[in-house]
Amino acid sequence: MSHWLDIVVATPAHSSVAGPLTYASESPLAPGQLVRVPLGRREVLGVVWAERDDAGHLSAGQAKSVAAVLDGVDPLSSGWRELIGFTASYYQRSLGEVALAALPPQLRELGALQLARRLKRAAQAGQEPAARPVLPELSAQQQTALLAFAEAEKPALLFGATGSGKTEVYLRAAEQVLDAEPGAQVLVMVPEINLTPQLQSRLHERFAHLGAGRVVTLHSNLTPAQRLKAWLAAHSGQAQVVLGTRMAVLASLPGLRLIVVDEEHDPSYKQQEGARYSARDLAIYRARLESQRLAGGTAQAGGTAAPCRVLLGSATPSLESWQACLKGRYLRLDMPDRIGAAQGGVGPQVQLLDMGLQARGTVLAPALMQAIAERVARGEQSLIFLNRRGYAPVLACHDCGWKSQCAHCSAFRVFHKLDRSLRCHHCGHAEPVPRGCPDCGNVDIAPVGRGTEKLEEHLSELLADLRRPDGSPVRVARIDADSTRGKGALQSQLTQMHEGHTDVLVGTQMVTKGHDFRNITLVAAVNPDGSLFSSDFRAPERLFALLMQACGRAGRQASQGGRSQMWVQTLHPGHPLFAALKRHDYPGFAQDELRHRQGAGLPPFGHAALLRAEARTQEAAQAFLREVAEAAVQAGLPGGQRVVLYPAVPMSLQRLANVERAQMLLESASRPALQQFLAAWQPLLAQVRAQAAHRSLIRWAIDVDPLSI
DNA sequence: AGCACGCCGACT
DNA sequence: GTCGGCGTGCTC
Repeated sequence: MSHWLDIVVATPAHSSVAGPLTYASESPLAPGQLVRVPLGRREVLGVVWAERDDAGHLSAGQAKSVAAVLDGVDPLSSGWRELIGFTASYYQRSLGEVALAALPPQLRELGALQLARRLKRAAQAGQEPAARPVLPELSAQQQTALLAFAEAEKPALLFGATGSGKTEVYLRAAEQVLDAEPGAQVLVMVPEINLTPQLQSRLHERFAHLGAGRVVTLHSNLTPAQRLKAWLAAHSGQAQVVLGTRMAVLASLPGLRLIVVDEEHDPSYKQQEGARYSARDLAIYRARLESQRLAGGTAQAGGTAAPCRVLLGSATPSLESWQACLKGRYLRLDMPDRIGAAQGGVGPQVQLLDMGLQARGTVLAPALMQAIAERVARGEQSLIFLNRRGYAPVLACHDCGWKSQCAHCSAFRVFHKLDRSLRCHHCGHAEPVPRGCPDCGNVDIAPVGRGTEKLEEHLSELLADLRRPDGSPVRVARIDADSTRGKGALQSQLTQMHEGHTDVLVGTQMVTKGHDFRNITLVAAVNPDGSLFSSDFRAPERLFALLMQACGRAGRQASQGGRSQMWVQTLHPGHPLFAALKRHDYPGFAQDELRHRQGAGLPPFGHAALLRAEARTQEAAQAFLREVAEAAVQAGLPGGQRVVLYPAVPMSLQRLANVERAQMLLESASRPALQQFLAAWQPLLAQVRAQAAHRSLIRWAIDVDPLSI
């Protein structure tokens, strides 16, 4: 007798096969079971989603049979399937796309037999018991935070200054959860794995006593085999501590009891392609889901399992989290003091430099140069931050006005002096610098503006005559995506810095993240003004976080706290953002910003989605957007009265790699209304797409809760 | 998304 | 005479 099954396979959101497909099987299969099924001419990985009574709309012959069952892997839990279902529907993607993207890619390639072999090998890993490590003593504020966290039930936001010891709080919270229940699992999320080798080793040390293989990392830089291994360890429950990037929030974790989201404000938690989910938001949702399921399950069993908790951490929380704390939906845990600092010890002193008062064309104000020189003479280090790599952002001809426009993008190609190339940072297109102006032949083409390469060169020249305390010459170094291309290059440059070989470090925002430099007493932001009046409503929030983070790099060693300085060069010294920075006052900044957001109906007070379209011409992209907006009005979609559709406009980077991009903003005060509208809109979008008039459209996509609009 | 089929230019 | 460009269409 045949059984009918709904099976989810990797089909894209808008194809005609977006939902689960119906297959036949000789034996009954549990929902969540991994299978291999025929699809077209190939055989693909699928997940059994549900059993069904009949073949539905298919005639008996149309349904194919399941080809193989991967029975070495336990079925994925209903909780995991529910999480995937929510993610797919909330972010307007197909179930298959989300489900299969959440599984390790190698699972898709491996047959049942190969997998069985792999599993056998993994099971042989031994368990070496280790002694529990000696724990560091907790500060008073760490103890208070931990107690409050243990007693609460809602999500918690650990609002802790740089150096206040947030990591130790994460570790203790994890430990409590793991001690309370044998099979418990903890997920620790970080924005980027390559920036956190310290956290990785701390987790391994701290939880070595659990036995080998209990701590795993899960991120997209792993080799396929490593990723499969880590995923299986998490899925089987063997791994009890999973450290991962945003993708880890969708991993199968049957014993999940705690999710830590470190640097929860970081924009890299939002996936920027495919299913554009926010791992931070999903962490909140997942914990609630797991808690509900646990509560339901124990009601029958009569036990008292702890629910699944979330601990967000940041020195500059997202405004969403801050607002949730103000409203009492999250619990705020404050840790204002740096470890070892005097009570109420403040961060570095912030110096604002009014660039309007400097000579025209000044790169670094004399007062700042003076301060850097003093640091060098004392043997202390400085960190100079400029968010623009390359030598100069544009190359221009002063005779005819030619500029180094990229041939494929609406952007300028950046001049890189080291290899004398013009490179587009968007499409990657690179060419050697022309000998003369391509338009008029003038050989006098010159760089305009400055990037990290030029800043490094400039600083080396200005400081050339200076000597360090030991009489040796000054060393200026640079860290950005270009200088750290090779494997291990970043690590070796950081080591140079740590060991004191570098006096002045120039870098992009890469250098502001996570690295624990001990001897830096000066941090300077050379030109952060770009974000002040940006059309992107989140730009000030990002700038504030960046500058606070940069601040955190200065004077981490308590003895130097007193003379650490953060310099900011700006044309707008009176801007409230800088006033708040000067006071190290995130709450004040958040209050201003939230008031502004509320007035404008922006998140977290309103909800937004973007419909993006790509075509060979801007007109074709916009025409599609206009047509689907019109179709929505005509159809009177549910939720439509509460959703505002804005006119189609070119995206801020209008042309990328010869593709024209346009977008349409949707706003609503009601999240459910927006959701309802988007779900009903999807079929119309596919319909319009299929019309002959819109053949030239390359693709469209919906971005729910976009980072910038 | 894959992976087919299908109809037009530069190579052995 | 073939190899191969990517347009359009289907996958239970």
